[in-house]
Amino acid sequence: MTRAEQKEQSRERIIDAAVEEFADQGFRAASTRAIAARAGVTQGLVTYHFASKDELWRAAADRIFGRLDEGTPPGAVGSDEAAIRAHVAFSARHPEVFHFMVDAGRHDDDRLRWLIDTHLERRFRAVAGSGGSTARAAHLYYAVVGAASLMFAVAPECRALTGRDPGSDAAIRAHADLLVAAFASSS
Amino acid sequence: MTRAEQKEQSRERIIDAAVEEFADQGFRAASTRAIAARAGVTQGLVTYHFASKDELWRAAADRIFGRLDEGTPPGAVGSDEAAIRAHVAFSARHPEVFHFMVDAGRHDDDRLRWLIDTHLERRFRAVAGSGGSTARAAHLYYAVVGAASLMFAVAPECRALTGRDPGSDAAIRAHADLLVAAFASSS
DNA sequence: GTCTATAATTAGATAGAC
DNA sequence: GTCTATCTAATTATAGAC
Repeated sequence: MTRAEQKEQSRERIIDAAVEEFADQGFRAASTRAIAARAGVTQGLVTYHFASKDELWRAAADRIFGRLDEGTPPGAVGSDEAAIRAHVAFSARHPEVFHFMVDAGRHDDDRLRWLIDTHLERRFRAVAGSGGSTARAAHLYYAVVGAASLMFAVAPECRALTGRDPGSDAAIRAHADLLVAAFASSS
Repeated sequence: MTRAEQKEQSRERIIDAAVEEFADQGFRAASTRAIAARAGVTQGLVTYHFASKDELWRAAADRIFGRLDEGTPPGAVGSDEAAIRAHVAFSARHPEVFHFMVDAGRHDDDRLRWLIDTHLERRFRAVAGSGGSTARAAHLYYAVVGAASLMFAVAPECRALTGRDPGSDAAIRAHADLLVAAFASSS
């Protein structure tokens, strides 16, 4: 492997580790040392590749939205059955997306503004633009995303509290069935 | 005011400040100094009233569940219309509950176990015991809570992204209407 | 490019003045 | 009861060896 390839691989591993750590701990509680440990490098190398914790967070956000766009194309969050099933399946496999978004969305700061300008507005426009009022689209968007994601986002709690494993195929299917019955337009 | 009353008032103010700080920042990122500042006391007084950050967190959890039991009686999360409306209204006024629970529910640690044993199991049994399978109750519980809470939990994002203020009476009513149409049993 | 060492800040917890 | 001062540990960011 060439030196350039090694560098790129280190950078990639750091970003993947950052996604996990930011989602697990939230921005403030996440530490660059823990990210470095997850990636199998030293903390010095993290600050070599990313000048600041904020810059690393933005790289992690880009990676997260790459996964999101791949799993649930923009505009796919709505009352369409296939879209709902896709979103439930994605939420179950990628609970880190929900954690990352809730962590960013609760404080009106520079990170939220950057996230909206860079990723969120583009996705929301695709949902809101498909007919109906913006207000109704907003309510439907947060209701479907919240209903689809919470059980998987607090999977440890769900397991210990209800005895049901949200990661199982049966649970994912049952959750999708429930949401389709609740939100799918019966056209 | 007597000395004992002063002590009690300080203690109460610290707990209220802790609820806000833990909900805003999550357990790890929350600092006892920030909690002291919110309460208008010094950090030394916080550690006088509560021997550790963990003990303060449990006092904050007790306060949060007091509010929750008051606003949405155990067993009220289900497919009953009045219960759904009550839960939406409560989530809008108390987004700190959702943040506190998501923060605690994602890691299987001592805090989560304490929360389940002390508060969550009691509430979940009231939901699951009202007929139907435990599995179905679990799916419905997380779907309704997630759908009811997310918009208010990320209110800053919702405002900046959609232009809609989730705190307004109109938004709360519209959100409740959507959830009733989605989840209320049409018996 | 990657590491080690360290500076400056902040954390939770403790000790002691009043 | 409440505050100030301080200890130890952990944080981000920087500097420099190799």
